[in-house]
Amino acid sequence: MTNAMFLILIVEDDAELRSILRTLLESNQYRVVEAATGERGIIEARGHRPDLIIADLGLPDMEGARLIGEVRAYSPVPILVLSARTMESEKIRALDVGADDYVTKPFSAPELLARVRAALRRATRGSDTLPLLNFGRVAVDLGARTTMGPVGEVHLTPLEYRVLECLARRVGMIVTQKQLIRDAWGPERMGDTRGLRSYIKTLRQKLEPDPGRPRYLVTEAGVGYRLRVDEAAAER
Amino acid sequence: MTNAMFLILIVEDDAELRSILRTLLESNQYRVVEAATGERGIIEARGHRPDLIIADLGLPDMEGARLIGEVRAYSPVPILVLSARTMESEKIRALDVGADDYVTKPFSAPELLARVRAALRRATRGSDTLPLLNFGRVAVDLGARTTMGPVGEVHLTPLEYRVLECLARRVGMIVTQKQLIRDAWGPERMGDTRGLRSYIKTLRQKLEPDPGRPRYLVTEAGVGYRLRVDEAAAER
DNA sequence: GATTTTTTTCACACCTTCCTCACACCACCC
DNA sequence: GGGTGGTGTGAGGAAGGTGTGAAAAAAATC
Repeated sequence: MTNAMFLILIVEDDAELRSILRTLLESNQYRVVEAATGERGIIEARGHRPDLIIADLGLPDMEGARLIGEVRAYSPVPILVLSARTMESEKIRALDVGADDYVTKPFSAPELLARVRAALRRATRGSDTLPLLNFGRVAVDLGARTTMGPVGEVHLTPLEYRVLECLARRVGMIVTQKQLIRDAWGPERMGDTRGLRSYIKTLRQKLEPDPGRPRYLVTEAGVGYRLRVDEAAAER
Repeated sequence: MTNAMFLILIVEDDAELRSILRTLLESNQYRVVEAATGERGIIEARGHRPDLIIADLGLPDMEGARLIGEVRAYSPVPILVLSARTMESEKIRALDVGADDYVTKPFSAPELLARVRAALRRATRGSDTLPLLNFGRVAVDLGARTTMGPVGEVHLTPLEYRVLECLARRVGMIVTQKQLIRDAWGPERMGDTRGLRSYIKTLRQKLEPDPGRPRYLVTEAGVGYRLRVDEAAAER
């Protein structure tokens, strides 16, 4: 599969940065469309149906969150958010309404490309079956709700599966604590992270090879959690 | 077998989404009927006898669960549920009353098509093959309704076979208590788990090598039960 | 109608799941 | 160095679901 199959929409008001991004992506064989404003971005997204959207949060004409919400209403296309380090709350907000990942400015080329690859991988990978997760020694089949370890089956409780499933739906992407709590517990419980923390712990204990040093279920401090998969296991 | 054999009923109030669905399905050679309300949906389902129903849960005129219940009362047609919320409770509810699968909005075209294919495949391959179950020392032939143990035949009552059959239809997967009660006793009895618990007990007594420590007929606390098969017996 | 089988019901002990709490820890900032 | 906010940890307890044995009720059989 070649990168030329992928069309990426860049929504960025700064002309210079826009140009840098285009050059970087095109030199990696991605096809690129640009939009200088949020308004244009929404239109281009509808028109071109890109495979990935890279959107700056600091747009002059609209809140970044609005752009994301509009697109999310009809499409699951991965959205990568560019944010300045000072806009922490804005960033979390963007993730909450459906962005997939963020890159803080200034960023390095390899970093951005890695995020782009990860996001595209998530989108293209088997949407037909709930994924089989591979945690080194432990394998989780979310569809059948079975978890096999080296010494037989590992038992997960309903809520544990629910939390894991929320993370698995966006493998490799960030899931905010809000999203996790809302999806696993329900909106009433929003803001109460105690339960979540407990469940992350037991999940690590049951799944991670070394629970003290999480390798797959990693913390994104101040934001949420991210489920990583082995590169080898990701391709098939 | 061509897709044109299949008639799909879409029950969706949002005209735009309805149109998207129609286009998507028709471009894959499916035949399509539409209904804008739940009331219409029930009528169309009775009239056209579709091979698959795609129903939005968030209908304006009735609970999604009611639509499913009405249809399920007279037909085993596969029902695919569209859900805006990612909320588990909604989905569990839908599956409990008889939906076959769910897709959360927003969804991608390949994802929906994959679910449609899977649902139709499940429906067409019918209930022909009732598997031979192997419980270590006891073997059950559900088709012939015979159960052989180490010391001759073991006798199972009609209801015992029925409960076991429900579990066997979904070997390896979790079957909720509600599903079991609905399929073995009928919808009137839903919510009353006493009988089920009794039958699980006797089934274990008759089939398990060590009834105190279930190995094949295992409990999924808070959800239901699952029938596990031996590794060796699983492959064939 | 009597006997046997099957199904339903009940109460209680037991176990799992889930929630909660207090505190240790870590990174970062002043 | 001492905050400060967020996260990880272990243990305890409440709530509710599940297993159990036996006995009553219903249905099937002779």
